Amino acid sequence: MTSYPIGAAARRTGVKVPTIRYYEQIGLVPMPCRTDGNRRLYTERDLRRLAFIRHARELGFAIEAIRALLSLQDDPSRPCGTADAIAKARLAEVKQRIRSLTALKAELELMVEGCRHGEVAKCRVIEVLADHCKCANLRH
Amino acid sequence: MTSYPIGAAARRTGVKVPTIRYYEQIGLVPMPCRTDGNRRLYTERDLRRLAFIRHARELGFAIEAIRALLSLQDDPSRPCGTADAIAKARLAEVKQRIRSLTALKAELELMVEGCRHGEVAKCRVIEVLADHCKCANLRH
DNA sequence: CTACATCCTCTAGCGACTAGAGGAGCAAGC
DNA sequence: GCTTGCTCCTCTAGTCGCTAGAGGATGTAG
Repeated sequence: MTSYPIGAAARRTGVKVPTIRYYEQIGLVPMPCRTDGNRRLYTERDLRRLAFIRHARELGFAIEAIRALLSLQDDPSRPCGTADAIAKARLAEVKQRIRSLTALKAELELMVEGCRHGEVAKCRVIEVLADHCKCANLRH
Repeated sequence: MTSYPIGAAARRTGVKVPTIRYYEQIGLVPMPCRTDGNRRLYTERDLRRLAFIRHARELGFAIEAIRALLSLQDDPSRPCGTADAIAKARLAEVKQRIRSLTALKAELELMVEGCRHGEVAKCRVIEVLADHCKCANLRH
């Protein structure tokens, strides 16, 4: 069976070497077997697990959520309601984040557009920061 | 001149007490004068500075960016190009973040919609996480 | 004079890595 | 066999922006 040292595993999964070691340390990936010279050797299965983690991290799932998703994956006969709930929770977070960033974007655009590139004393950017009431959107 | 102990300053600016002390520690706000009993006393000017910081943090500016903005504010005769550049950089970050979160949202929606609420073995959520190629958007 | 709130300093923790020190293992060329 | 240079090992400490808690001092109201 083919096996990979940590550098090759990193290249193949896109997870950096120190990050793989970190995941092992926190128990997110199992401790792989080692060579006589004490080097880690990863199997294809290990690589799939790392790729799964990487993909989930890219989608912004927290490590603890990923831990739950991985334990579900390890037991495929269980109902997938939990996985669904985790994904839905993440989706709700993302939607909320987009909303607040969009409001923020509007505020920043007003600041930047209002700037007449003169002195700081008349700078709209500084002015708005100093006085919340000058915000278009007073909710924050 | 009116002055405020740290709790009152916190209530008036919306910056929490430990956060104010933290800002002092990192030199973002000056060390205020103290009472005989060694308690901090903030002036109106201090409160304005704290409110400025709070507002900037709400808009997502990094502490170092705020440090730069504050030093500009302290010297109002300087040209405001730097302030403008900082705000523009932040705006670009926010726009980029919105773009990537929007792509992410689409991906999550596909995952969640595709889930038929059966077993984990057939769960679209787990499946997509395990296999990047099943993503609609392959850029990430 | 006693509660109780507020304040003080100091240290440690969060999440998810990242950087760097100091050393060992390993493969290829000479 | 020997050197070069890459990869790997462990360990500690740092990143950002706070937040929590210990353990004690001060201030105020009844």
